[in-house]
Amino acid sequence: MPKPANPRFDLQDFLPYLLTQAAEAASQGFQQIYRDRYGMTRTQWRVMANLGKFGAMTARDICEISHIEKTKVSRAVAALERAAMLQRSPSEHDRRAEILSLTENGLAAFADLGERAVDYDLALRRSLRGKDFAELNRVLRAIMSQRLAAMPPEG
Amino acid sequence: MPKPANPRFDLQDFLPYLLTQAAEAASQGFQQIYRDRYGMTRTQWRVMANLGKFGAMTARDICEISHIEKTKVSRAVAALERAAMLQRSPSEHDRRAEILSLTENGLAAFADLGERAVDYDLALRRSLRGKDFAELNRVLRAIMSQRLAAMPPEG
DNA sequence: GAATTATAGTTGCACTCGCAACTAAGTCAA
DNA sequence: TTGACTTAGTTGCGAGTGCAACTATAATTC
Repeated sequence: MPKPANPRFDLQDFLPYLLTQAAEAASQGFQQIYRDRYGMTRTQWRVMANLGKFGAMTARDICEISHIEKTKVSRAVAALERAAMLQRSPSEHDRRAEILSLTENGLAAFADLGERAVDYDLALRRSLRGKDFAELNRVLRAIMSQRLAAMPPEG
Repeated sequence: MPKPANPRFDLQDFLPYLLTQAAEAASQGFQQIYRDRYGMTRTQWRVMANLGKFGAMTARDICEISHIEKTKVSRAVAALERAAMLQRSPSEHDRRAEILSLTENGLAAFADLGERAVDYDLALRRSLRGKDFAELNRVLRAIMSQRLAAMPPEG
């Protein structure tokens, strides 16, 4: 069988691949926590985290802050509501919109998961002792902020 | 509505979140390329990349190298075969296994996408000029190599 | 060498996702 | 104040995924 087809390309150095793998590895352990303890998906966790951190707001606000698709937010909100962790109240200014907020249940879950997230993040970073995290964070943020719409070779 | 629930936790500094967002942003543009040009999914692209880079091997080998679930590999292989980009031949030593390899079609697609991947990666890194990529790669690889099975707070 | 156990790979099912289409409500302009 | 357009949020549908169960072959053990 033919061996090397494209000597220039190496998946192991391909930044999207590296990032995706690193993200999966880093997320896996925490995912187990919110899944096992509360039966939540990642989207639900992220919606909860935003509501917990920033307080009540509309689904649209969550979309803007978190860059999650509105359909994902819609379903996550419905699921959190079914689980009695989130409540809706009508907006006074716009009858299309609903103000979302965490219930006591939801706040308790967020307090719990927030603590665990802090611990988890600390353990993760500690396990990578000696790395330059300030630089890492800067680079990751720079990458996140890109909207790489089929970026041309010339960047 | 209540505002701050957990002052210690900030999603914006949570490493799994940063990595996931960065990975999505970095992958999006290239995903469009293999999707629009060949109708491929990410898993199919990754299977192809491994076969293209390392030559013929079994599905099991691909699983080990790439850490993709065997069912994902199985379906990606089936899809690539349907698209005439991959062929199977029986293993001589083990009648359960099949040796997978790219067809001429598949090799051509890999050559094309490999070139584009190199360009894309270059453009992506160039757009982040001034960052320490050696350090970034080291950190990402360190994170990837972790198997963080619900890691305890003490790391 | 028959029974057990492990392995390569596939399939069924339930679930999440992305996209397009939809409903309902708000906005704007003549 | 009617009509065109925009926006908040939901739903249907096709597709990818994870997990468990399955088939077929290999390896092991008594």
